[in-house]
Amino acid sequence: MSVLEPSCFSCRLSTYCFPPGLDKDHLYLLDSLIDKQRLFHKNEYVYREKKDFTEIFIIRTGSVKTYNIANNGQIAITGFCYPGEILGMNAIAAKSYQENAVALDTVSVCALKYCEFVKLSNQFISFNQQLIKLMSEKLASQLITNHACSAESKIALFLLTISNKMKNYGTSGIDFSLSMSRDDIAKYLGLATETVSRILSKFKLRKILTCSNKAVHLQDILQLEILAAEATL
Amino acid sequence: MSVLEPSCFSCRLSTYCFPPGLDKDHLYLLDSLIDKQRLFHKNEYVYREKKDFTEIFIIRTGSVKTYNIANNGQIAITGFCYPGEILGMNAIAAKSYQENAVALDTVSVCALKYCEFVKLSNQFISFNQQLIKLMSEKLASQLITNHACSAESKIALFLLTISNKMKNYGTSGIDFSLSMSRDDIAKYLGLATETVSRILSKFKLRKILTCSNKAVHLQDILQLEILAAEATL
DNA sequence: GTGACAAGCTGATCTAGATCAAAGCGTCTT
DNA sequence: AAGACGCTTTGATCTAGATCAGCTTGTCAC
Repeated sequence: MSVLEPSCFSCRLSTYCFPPGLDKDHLYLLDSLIDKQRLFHKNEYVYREKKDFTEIFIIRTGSVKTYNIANNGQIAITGFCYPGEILGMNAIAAKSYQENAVALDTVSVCALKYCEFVKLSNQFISFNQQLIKLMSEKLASQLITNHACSAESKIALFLLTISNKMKNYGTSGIDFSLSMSRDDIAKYLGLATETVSRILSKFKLRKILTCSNKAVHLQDILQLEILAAEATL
Repeated sequence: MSVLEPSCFSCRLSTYCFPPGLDKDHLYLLDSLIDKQRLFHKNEYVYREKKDFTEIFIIRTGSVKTYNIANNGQIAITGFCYPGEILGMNAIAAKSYQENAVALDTVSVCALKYCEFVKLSNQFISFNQQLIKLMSEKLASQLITNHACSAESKIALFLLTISNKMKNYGTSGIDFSLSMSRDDIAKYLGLATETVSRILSKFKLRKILTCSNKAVHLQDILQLEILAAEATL
């Protein structure tokens, strides 16, 4: 088994994803079903809105942004996904993907054919139970609202969220790369690109972080948390 | 069987909820499990944040608001739920409720003990399949982001969304009652209470709607849709 | 390495919507 | 029926962040 084809058993993401809900035998069945060879380069689409839903994707490395295009052509970024996160669960009911998912850097994913998954889950209850758990987690994580708070708080919370996502899969969460553009961040938080840039500069001045374009280093996480508290949820 | 204890078979909400995914025998099992007698008066809590998750609730009549309280005491309203909508699915993974749910008027709900539901779903695959479908729908409906758009667009979209929810269970969607306060709307949309009030007044002037406090009558839905398009998603 | 285009930064100005303030209504209590 | 409290509305003012504009830096193709 090559480096590019690890098993679910040795996967460093096995505390997220499906393994926690499955015993060894069942995990073996799932493992044999998953295509772990799928690679996307920057700007390639993992899937597109309205296309037939066929697969659920679990991000292994890299990051993905999801977005929708409004009638008037405006782009609304709906999320950024990191290793361990699952894409496509909101497509099950409609049987079509509900958003566009684009690689922000080199991304490797596990692809799980949903119809095959259903076949397995017809035999073994634990597959559906684990999917339900994962969907519930996702629902809980999306409680964030159009909460009124300052742009500073939004960006502080955004940075902490990314930091935590990085921590989840082994890095320190102090140094990381912002794989999305300032414009993406703006379109995600409902701000102007200039505001994002300005506030990052302000944070640099205040010694809250250092950043040179993509590379970020958090210096004063406590201060970020204080700022983010205003935005809480 | 009394008016207060209708069966899932005769329920006017049976096109949402669980019935669409279940055949007659299974629906009969589910029906026997559901407590349809649960009534809440205005300002009573259906459940509270962090309390043990025991039941999923399906709203039969009335409306419910869900909210969280931030560390700094600020209230963030996360949603308004109407008949046919399901509350508590985001609590399954954490085994505790993730938000506060309060009745906005007189509310009757169906209560489904989740541990009983799990027992049934251990025997019959279709229960979990339908739950997965319902959760997927919920995930898809929550794609809304912190999209930057005018307060007018936000409120136009909000009114249309409420209107559609009313339509779903049989009314015209033209005349309805805004059961939540202006302040609730503001805290949901991330606006000031005064702004909500002002924009509703503006809509009155422009003959888009009439409203006397709670009672709303939509006059020019097309215009609302044009305004809402800017907010799309 | 060089040119060109995209992304990012910073300054100046403008405005939508927040905030502050006060008056009008509705509804509940006694 | 009267008082009171909370919700809503409207007006005046202020400000955070959008918009506009110009410049700098980074990245990619050749």
